[in-house]
Amino acid sequence: MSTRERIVAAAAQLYGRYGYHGVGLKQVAAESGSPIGSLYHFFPGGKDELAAEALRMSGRGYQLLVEGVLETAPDLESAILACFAAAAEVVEASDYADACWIETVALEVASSNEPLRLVTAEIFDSWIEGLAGICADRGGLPTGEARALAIAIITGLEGAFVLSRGQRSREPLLATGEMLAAAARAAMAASASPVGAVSRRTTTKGARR
Amino acid sequence: MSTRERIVAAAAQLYGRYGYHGVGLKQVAAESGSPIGSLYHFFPGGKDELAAEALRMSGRGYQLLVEGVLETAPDLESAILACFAAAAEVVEASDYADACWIETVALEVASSNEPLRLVTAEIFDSWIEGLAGICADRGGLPTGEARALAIAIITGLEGAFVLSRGQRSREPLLATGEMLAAAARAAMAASASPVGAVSRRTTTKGARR
DNA sequence: GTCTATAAACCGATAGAC
DNA sequence: GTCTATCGGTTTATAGAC
Repeated sequence: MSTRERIVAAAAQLYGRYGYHGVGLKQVAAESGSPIGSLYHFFPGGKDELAAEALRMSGRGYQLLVEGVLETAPDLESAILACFAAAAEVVEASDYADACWIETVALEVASSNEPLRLVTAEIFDSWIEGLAGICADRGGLPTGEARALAIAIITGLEGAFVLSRGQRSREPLLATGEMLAAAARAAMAASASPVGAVSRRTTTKGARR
Repeated sequence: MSTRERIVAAAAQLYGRYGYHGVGLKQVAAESGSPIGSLYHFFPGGKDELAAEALRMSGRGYQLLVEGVLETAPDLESAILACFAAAAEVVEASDYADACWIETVALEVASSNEPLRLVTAEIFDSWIEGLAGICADRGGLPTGEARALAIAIITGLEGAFVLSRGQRSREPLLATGEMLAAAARAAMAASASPVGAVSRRTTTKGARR
């Protein structure tokens, strides 16, 4: 692994555990085994440029991870359950230190660092589009419903990571996965019987932006 | 409002917008209109003690707010929709600056500040117990299902706040609310017809801790 | 209780030798 | 590309006058 790659990897791990403002560049340099001068050699823009690169790298990684699990399971409902169960195992295995750190930095920069906020917004957009496609394909859902389910899966994962790390428990991830699997089942049932049915169908049509 | 109360209120607002490590005590003192000496007079434990008090105060406030909305609506399903819709309005009204800041600090301290992590864990516990009671009462759900739904509502709100602030959009909150309302409807239907029914019932029994 | 001054450590960033 | 030394600013926290 090159020096540059080691710096980005160290930044991703440290920002994930302690937050963007909780980690200094000297700490990133030390953890990556390189002097502070090398850090500024590869990232002349300093802390912001390094964080932007680390965010984009990790954002792609998380997306591939989740999409891989969702596409492996036999059906959409069990895919959602598998996704949250797998996340619970990974988080517990790190002793509740490593979950998805994009959200930590996203919250820290949302109101104070517009360039980095835009980076997180693009990552979320990419996640939503990717998952919506999978939900539409595998669940046979119309575009609007597929997008809403994709968003709910992402927000459910992110929110469950918060409670899971705070409480040092897998329960938030398992309970959220269970409820979202039920929501997916209901959406698929409603989509399969488009006419009568008991359940009314609501969409977020026009709510975007 | 007393000096002490002004300090706690200023800390809550600033930590919420910029994070725990993103705000200095001098900034809190300045925002509250009091000198740094008064801050240490009321909070000899320094930054941690101030944050613990602000967290507990805001934690109670958010709980009362959500429970109030959930208990006002005519039924559990529309209560969930109303809750997420109201949250979307509030967040948008603050120009996506103020949502629920407990999660921001919870993520920052989860792996670095055990006393504060415990404070956030207790807040989450209190939220879960409060909402689970409401879900059980208003939805007629068995204990395990009510608890899982309560957790999913909380994780859904928290996760949607992340995407909403990052993307500066109400959509994540509205889409998540729509899916959780569907999940609640499905859980209530399954609970009403306890014998046959199409849907299998899964619980997180034994998964706690 | 209120307020100022300051200590000691750390921050992001830069300069410049090698 | 690598590495050290350092600048100016900010951090948490304390001391002490009023």
